[in-house]
Amino acid sequence: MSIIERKKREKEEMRRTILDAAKEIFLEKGFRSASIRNIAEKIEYSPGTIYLYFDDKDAIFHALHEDGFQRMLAMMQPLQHVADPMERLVAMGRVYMEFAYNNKELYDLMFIMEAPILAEANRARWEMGDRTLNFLKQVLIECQDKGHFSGMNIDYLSYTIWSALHGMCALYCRNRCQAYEHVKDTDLLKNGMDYFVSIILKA
Amino acid sequence: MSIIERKKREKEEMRRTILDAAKEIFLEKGFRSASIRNIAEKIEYSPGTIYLYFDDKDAIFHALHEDGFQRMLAMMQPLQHVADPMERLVAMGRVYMEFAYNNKELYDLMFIMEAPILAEANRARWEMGDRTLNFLKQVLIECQDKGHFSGMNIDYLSYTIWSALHGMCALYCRNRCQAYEHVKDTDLLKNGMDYFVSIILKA
DNA sequence: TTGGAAAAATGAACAGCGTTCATTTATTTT
DNA sequence: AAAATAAATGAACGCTGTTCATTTTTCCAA
Repeated sequence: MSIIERKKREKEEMRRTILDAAKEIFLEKGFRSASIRNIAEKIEYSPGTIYLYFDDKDAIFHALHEDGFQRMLAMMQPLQHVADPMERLVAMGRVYMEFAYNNKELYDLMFIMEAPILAEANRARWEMGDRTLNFLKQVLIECQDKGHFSGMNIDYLSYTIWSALHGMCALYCRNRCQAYEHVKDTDLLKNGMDYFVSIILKA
Repeated sequence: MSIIERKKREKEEMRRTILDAAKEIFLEKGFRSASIRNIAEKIEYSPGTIYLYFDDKDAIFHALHEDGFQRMLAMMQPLQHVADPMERLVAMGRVYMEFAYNNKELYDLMFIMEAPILAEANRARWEMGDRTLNFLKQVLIECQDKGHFSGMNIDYLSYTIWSALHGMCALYCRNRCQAYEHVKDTDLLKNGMDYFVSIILKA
């Protein structure tokens, strides 16, 4: 009940208010429109105030990218109950792509934009990436226990699989699927995924 | 020898001068520093002059991204002599990754940044992507003629393969390989490529 | 060769950006 | 109530892409 405690809570509330405003503008009107001034206006504070709660704009979007990972991991959670690791691996892949498709801007922020990486405390690391990747690695280890991917290095294997999915999502996010003039994005994503799964299952 | 002809040539020369300056700044100091003002200063003209030769900044970088594709295709050219299509496919993949690694910024511009896509004449298409993709599709058709990838749709198959490579390159370009704290980027790229090749060869 | 038309280049101006900081306002403590 | 601390402000700095009235240069005909 101490004042210092309330202050701390208020500080956190204000951070959350800023983040919510930033997220809303970002998701609605894109990164460009999510300027400090626009965020400040939305929460009815002056631009300078934002800097009392975040180091810079990158820090705001680093926090938002963390939210994204939390949301993504929440979608993965139910899959922990899938017994067969290969089945779980495939299910995770589909959820991953589903997330990218249904949260295009957020996926872009998490895996493509530079802002969140520039705001990493330790500039040579990527905390959220590391933690999320461990989920994939764990599943792959279980797959190996069942005789799949035998003899393969987990780092390289996970990178190969992650890249295949990210590639499809990234081409989608950055409008490179337009290279296929007469194929719908959704068809590319869906069938690309199916093809990769069937390829992986044969390996 | 007509004056109108000289004018046309001079116009083209000026465009080239602008592009060279833009490219130099872009490759040396990044997209952010490649501002219209900086480009203008480098070629000793006023900022307004640039707009007499290009519609906007995006148009400049669209032209540069075309240069990138020309360069990439030039690196692929020698591979036309590889007789076996599967062997050629793999060789092309390695050249693709080599290009991305040795021309990080340029690859980023070609396959990740928004600028060149925003400047497409027909906003729903991607000319250079389409043309380049046809090379891949051609090889895949030849592979199918030899019995590989039988029954698979060329669009979906090419997308799957392209995505796998792009995914690795994109994660590298946008510093997401930092998710692997103790693995070097080059090792990820090299081994990721090898793994994917071995997976594809088994399919 | 000169005068007028056409083309090319200019650079100030506009509206925006991230960020800083002296100043003001609000809150807490003495 | 006064002093000390904390929070918020908003003008200012130096950038950005882009536009456009004005100036300069080039061209062609008289």
